[in-house]
Amino acid sequence: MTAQGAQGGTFLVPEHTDVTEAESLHRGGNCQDVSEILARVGDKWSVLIVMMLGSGPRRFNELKRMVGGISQRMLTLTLRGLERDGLVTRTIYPTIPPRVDYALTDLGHSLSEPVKALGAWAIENKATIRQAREAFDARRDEAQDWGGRRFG
Amino acid sequence: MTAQGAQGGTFLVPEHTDVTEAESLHRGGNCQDVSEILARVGDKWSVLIVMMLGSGPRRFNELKRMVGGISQRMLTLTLRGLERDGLVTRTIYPTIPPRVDYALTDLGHSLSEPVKALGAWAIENKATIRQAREAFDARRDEAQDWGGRRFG
DNA sequence: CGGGATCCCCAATGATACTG
DNA sequence: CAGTATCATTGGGGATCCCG
Repeated sequence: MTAQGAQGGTFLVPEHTDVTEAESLHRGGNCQDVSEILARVGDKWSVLIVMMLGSGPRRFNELKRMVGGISQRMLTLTLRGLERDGLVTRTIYPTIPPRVDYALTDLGHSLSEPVKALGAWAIENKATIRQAREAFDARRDEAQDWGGRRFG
Repeated sequence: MTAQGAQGGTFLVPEHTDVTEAESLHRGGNCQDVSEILARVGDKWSVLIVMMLGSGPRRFNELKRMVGGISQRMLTLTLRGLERDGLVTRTIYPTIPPRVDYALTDLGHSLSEPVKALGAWAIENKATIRQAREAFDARRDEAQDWGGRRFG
């Protein structure tokens, strides 16, 4: 599909149903299936925590401090979710005071690879994105000026 | 995390506070900064749309059909957000009926790489995760049984 | 220290209708 | 077709208290 002119009307969409998943990923087919998993992965907190745990096991409050800005509730819920998905293990040391260590499973580590790549991208392009946003917003404000000024 | 058994009392946690950001990324330091960017990336719809656009420019309703399940409102908002961040371009063809093409910018393409890696991981481990979830839930239900049964 | 239970609120998202 | 505007919903997520 290269030579698509401006054919305004309806166009045919091939029944993109039974493609193999492996292929559909790279071609942009029915990615709805992935969204379910990506929802977990894409979750703001999950990603951060997986990144944190990439460097080794951490304790609850240790994670809380590292993430910064997460409530204990969300930390608990997120860790539970990750545990449920088999991405982290929860090890309880029945000491006093109690101690709980969270660590990535093998699956978790395998996830941390693409996640770290994403994190690296984020850091690498942080400035660029910020600039793009400011430029976009500036353009928008400008546009509002026109609308606001009754061409006086 | 090999030795240290259950050493009951208080124990020392090294003051892991003043790491540099560059180092913190790979080691799991204070990644809060990244979360802002990751929030956009991690957004369910954004990720899917970036994946869709990875295979070339798409029209509005084309994307809507491909994503499947997204409301036109969310599609508009998501695309605006991506445009604002300099990840996609919006090209209007003043034809009748109107036509708008969305395409990844260079920045968008650079993002699509790690995103595709993540998608690949998601597909690859979809089954494993589903199993882990079922196992976890089964364990939880089991536990609830104990609570329910008054040790008959 | 780790975390369950509760209350509460607002931002994210969907549904619907209208416009160019 | 591509979007904007409005309304209704809901559940994500913070604050707080309490327990083992």
